[in-house]
Amino acid sequence: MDRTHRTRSIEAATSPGSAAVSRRARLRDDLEQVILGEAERVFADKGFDGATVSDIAEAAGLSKQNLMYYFPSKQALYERVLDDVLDDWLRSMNALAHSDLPMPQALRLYIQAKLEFSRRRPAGSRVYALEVISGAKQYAQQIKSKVVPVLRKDIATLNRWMEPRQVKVSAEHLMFAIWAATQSYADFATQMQLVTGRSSLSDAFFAQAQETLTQMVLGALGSAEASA
Amino acid sequence: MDRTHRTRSIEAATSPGSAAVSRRARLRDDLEQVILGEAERVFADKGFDGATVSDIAEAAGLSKQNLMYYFPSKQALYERVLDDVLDDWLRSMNALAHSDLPMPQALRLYIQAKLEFSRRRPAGSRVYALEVISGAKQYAQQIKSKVVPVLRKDIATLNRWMEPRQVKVSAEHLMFAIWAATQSYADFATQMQLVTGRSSLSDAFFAQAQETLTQMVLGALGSAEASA
DNA sequence: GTCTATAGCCCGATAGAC
DNA sequence: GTCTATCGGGCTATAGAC
Repeated sequence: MDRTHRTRSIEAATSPGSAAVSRRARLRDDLEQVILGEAERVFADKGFDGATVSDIAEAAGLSKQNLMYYFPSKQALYERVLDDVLDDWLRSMNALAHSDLPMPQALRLYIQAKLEFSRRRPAGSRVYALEVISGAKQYAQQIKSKVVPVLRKDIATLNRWMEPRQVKVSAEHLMFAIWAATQSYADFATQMQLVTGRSSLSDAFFAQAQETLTQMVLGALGSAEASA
Repeated sequence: MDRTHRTRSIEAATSPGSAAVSRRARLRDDLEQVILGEAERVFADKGFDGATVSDIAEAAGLSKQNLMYYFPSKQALYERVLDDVLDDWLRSMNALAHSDLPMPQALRLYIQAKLEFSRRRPAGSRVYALEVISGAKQYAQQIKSKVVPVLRKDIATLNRWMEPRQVKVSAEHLMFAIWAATQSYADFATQMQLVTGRSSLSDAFFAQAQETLTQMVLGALGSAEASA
């Protein structure tokens, strides 16, 4: 994903050609990453409107005025967070459409990748979920151009596998269920912790999640027995 | 659910015993319902912090000062919305634990009820989801006391059915998947509409959702063949 | 690049006339 | 119960000294 939202003008302003440039650029990049990381957490916790620039700045260890030297506006910072999360997600997912494995195995890995993303980047997942649930008013265009085509292709691929086998469940809804279930291990972690009584979610917990969800998907395809 | 958050003091102030009382009380109740309905929509669209009292008042057709005559604070209004949604949800769900049907049939009805709730009250579902995803900072206590016990019981019931049959998937994660998938038809409706290209979700769409999800659950239990 | 100061705005909530 | 008026506060964003 491109970095359109970055403050290019300021980068261009750092005197080019001097020996100090790369070092300064490095520091700037590091600081940007710190800010983006904290922004992701704060936006996930409080939503776009609930989060304040001060909150994020304090978490990143600088003043809000200083933060706004690196990012031109709260809105731009928010979009960068969403861009980075979406970018990471698209890179992490091995699309069903581009896999040359047999379908049950491809689905198994698909579920694993999505589940691992929820675990590795829960705050990012939650920021994305908050945006979509609230109607994606700020981000609908990006979703339409970057997410929807990938998902449509995956559904079509799954459908092409299912049809000759006369599987009668819907490929579309099967994919919806996979997204929803895997996503929920980031989004609803709070509620899961309350139900299980655990304060954090362990390796074993996620392994069970993966196993159960895989059995559900393969079970619906009528090949549960082939997956033990 | 009780109505602790209602402005009892004002109700008590309406001169009791007169013929006009019931009519006035009726109007008040109606107006309260209008406000609550609009509040649910606005909170779902913008979150607690993004929503303003003015937004809700305008949607309900009164001034914000007038709205705050009926609800003492934005916070109280928000909690009433969540209370009402949770109340409705608990009444709508025929808990697995209290069903005397055979398990596959009980699960089928459970999925149907949850799916119907997502369809009937999408805004309420989304307000609840936004609250949980953001860490349920305002509502954790209510979830702990009213939601978690029900879900724990359902998981235990399902587990008691699974164990003698040596089903090796996890009852806990099976239930998590059911909640997540059914909930997503309210929460991620926007994204689903973008993927399917439809502007609204039809009867047939929900029927397919129900069928597919049921097959997934029963398939994981190894009784897919018993469900046609 | 990092400060202080502040503009400009909108918010939730209250007071009080009618 | 419904108005007008307003207070006090927090917010994003900008200006300008250093």
